[in-house]
Amino acid sequence: MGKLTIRDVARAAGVHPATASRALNPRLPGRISAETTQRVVEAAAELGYVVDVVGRSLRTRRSATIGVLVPDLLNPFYPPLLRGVGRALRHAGFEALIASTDNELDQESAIIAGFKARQCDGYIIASATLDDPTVRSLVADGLPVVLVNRLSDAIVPSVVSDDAQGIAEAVRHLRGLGHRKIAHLTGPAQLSVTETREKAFRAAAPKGIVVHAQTYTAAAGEQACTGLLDSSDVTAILAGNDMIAVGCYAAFDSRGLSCPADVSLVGINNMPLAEWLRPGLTTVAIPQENLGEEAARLIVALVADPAADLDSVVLPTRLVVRGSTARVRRAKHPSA
Amino acid sequence: MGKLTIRDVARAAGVHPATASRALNPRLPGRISAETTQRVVEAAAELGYVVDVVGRSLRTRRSATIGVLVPDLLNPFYPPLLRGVGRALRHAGFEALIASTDNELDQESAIIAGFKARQCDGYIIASATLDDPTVRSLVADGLPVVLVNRLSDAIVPSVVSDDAQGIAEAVRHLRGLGHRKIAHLTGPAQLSVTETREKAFRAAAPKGIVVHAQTYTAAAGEQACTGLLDSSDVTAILAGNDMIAVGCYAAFDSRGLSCPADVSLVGINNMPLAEWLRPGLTTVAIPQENLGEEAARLIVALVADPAADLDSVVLPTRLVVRGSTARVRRAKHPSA
DNA sequence: TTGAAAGCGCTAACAA
DNA sequence: TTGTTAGCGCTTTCAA
Repeated sequence: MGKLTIRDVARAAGVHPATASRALNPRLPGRISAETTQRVVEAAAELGYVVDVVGRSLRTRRSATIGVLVPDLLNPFYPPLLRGVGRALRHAGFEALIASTDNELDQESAIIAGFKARQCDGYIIASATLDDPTVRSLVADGLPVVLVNRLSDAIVPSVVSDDAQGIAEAVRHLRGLGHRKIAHLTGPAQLSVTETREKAFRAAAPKGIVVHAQTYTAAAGEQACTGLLDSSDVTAILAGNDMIAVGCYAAFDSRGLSCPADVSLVGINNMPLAEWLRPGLTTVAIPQENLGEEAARLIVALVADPAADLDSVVLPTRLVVRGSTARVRRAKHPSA
Repeated sequence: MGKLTIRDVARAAGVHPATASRALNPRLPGRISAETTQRVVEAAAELGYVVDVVGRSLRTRRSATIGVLVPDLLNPFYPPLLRGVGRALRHAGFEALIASTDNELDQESAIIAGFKARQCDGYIIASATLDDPTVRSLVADGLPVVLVNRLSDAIVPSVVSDDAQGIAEAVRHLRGLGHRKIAHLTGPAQLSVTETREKAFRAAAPKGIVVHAQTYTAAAGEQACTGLLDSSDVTAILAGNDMIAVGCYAAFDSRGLSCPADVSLVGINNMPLAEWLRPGLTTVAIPQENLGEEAARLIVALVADPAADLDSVVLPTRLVVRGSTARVRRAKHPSA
């Protein structure tokens, strides 16, 4: 069973291949009569013809494929985002090439090279650093790019969450519980989310401590939290994201501290399962799937019209209060 | 800045495009002299040439792209598997088109149509049902397919975990804690994993109850668990996977039951964060990332030689004991 | 070892 | 409205 081509369809419908192509693709130039169109469509359906995107792609320089890059597939924040991206893209006739840098910055350019070789029509990048040469080079090449969650210095349409608002709410929540010694245990400095969150935290808690973990992972969070507990006597921690918060739980455990009795903890993301952590994590919720959907919407619009002047999107956040935050404990009896 | 083609490289190196192509692609027929090769390679590097996979693909009928289909991106079991797949594929020069059916069976054929149009060289399917027309049609078309985690009636190379062994261990563990009334709260019947796990459970606990949830999700697990608690007095539950176990936690909560004091719970998967659930989940660990790596290895081998007779892979499991299992509680005082 | 020519499947531009 | 022609970028014959 040789592969079906447009020629087979054309022959079956008794028309020229170009006519068949136009009939199957109403947006192409050249109106085709209703009867011819119907004959072609029926022949295609009967034969089970599926267009060869490779052939089309070579001709049109369009692949109906979007390259999607996330920094860490193991961070539960990203799967819902990818779900939103995938659904919205497929709805618009696109498929997604998906890859993760696994938090290794130097992976980015290699992955993007693989994407470029496959003629992606556009790129959704969730792994951007503030100073990101790969993003810059995509933009310099005139390729459609949308950033999501993490911004870069390149000026492209983007979709982010209004972290400042949620963080202000989180700090108010902690202060309302009597906490005065609050730390922000956030991620690496070269990311826009880190900057935004740190700035929002400093505005809300001018006297707060800020500590940076190496990456937005539980392991790095645990390490940084252990250091923080060694060097200060905070009663509450705002983690840079929920995975860092998980690392804080681990650090509390090995220190013999109880959350929330000894330390209150707030995360950011409201990732899946945050509700089922031990204890349930109070966290600034970000609409992960919506971020992905909006990013897909923007890249589709940008691919359709690369010159379009698209507004970036900022989605709202909200504080979700669970068991990891509680009223501050009274001053301890001096232990020495 | 027009796109760089093999012609540009050839011109820069002073050779014919075909020669340049051969020089850059040592596996093509026709040896090229070392000096010519070097000249071409240098010219390509200097210009920053990246092969156009679309053009190549049209000629060779190879896209260096693998279609990967999972049933539920929101199940934390799959991201590590995808990570294994993505890494191993990229290592072999392939990229992955990734999509999720979101547990909607009828999505499968539509997604695969999108993959086929893009001329995937092969398919890794993690969403197969026992009787899966989409998988059958891929196989009938002679396309390379590897199944992972879930098997189908189609006979193709596959990668699965040795669930029977882990489940036997889990049931031994529960019996060792004094549990005699044990239920298996598993997923939908049309999946091979459900069948395998149920069979293993029945072998290990002939008197056990078996209940099916509609899907392998927390919501379905909660619903089924509530029904189970209504109709029986089990002291321990082996959940069909960790997400169903999460649903059990929720059902326990709304019943006012405490885990493990009132009911012990064992999951299957050891998904990320299982350790941090409330309480930490005792579970049959499956090497998720290895599953993905092996699947990638098989599909690459199969693409290279579609006639290859590859052995399927079975990876070992092991029980990880955490806080969700405990010695069975003594008989209660009769409450009425 | 290298060059010349042809064609993968499709659709844009032009012609009828 | 439909047909004709050409060519996207690459690699594979075949010929030198």
